[in-house]
Amino acid sequence: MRSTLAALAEPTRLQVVELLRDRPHYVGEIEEALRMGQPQVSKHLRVLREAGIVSSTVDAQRRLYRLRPEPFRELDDWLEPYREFWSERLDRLEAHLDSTESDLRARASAVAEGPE
Amino acid sequence: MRSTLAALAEPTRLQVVELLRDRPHYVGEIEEALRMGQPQVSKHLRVLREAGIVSSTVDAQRRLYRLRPEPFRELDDWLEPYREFWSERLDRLEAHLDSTESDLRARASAVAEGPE
DNA sequence: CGGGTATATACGAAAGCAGATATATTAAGC
DNA sequence: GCTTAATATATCTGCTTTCGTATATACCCG
Repeated sequence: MRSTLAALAEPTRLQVVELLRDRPHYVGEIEEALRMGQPQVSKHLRVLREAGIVSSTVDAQRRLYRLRPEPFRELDDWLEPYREFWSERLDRLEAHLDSTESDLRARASAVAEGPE
Repeated sequence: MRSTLAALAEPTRLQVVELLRDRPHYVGEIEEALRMGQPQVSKHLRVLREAGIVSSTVDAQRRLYRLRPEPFRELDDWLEPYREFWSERLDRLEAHLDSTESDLRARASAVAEGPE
């Protein structure tokens, strides 16, 4: 789970994954699509491979990379306990909770007296 | 999306999130539960807050942190296109797929390089 | 106001990670 | 065997992130 998230957290690797979502790709195709150096592509593919997110098959000198479904299923399973949580909360309070810095608002309701 | 994944990729922060899944926690409670220094906890909470994963409310000197549902919904939505993919693949076997695509001549010398 | 508590921020050091260049591996075709 | 093509690995450099320690802020109570 950790390695899955860590692998996907990198923007370039996320792009690779989204490329592979459509169909398997050779390294050279990825290199061209993302316009980046070949060693970098190989390196990112290695991280993805070690995280179990992709697998490769050899075709002569080329390697065809494709997504493996398991990590995505794991992510989906991991999300399960949170699903209940968000569906329950989205009905009420939606607009209220949106600000990241809710401290000011919270102070008012916590102290219940308001002005400073 | 990226910031959500990046925030969750850190093992400590993932633990914090799983703590908060059960119920909101004060900083001190998290500190004690994870047995780590207070400044570190605050710092991780800041990353989570800036990623929109948690929000806090003030209660006297204490701050109560709770999960925000939105990022989890986004993750769930992001997974959507992959769901079809994995359910389609889990029916048949992975080895089966290789023979299906035998026109690639990959099968002859194919060596699956899965995760390690 | 002063002291204690809870949390946040600043800052320096160490570690981890992405990018670039150079080199190694493996297979193909002549 | 030699050359070229496709991909992988090694190494260095710089950047980002994390940990630790010290300090600042905000709040409560007497």
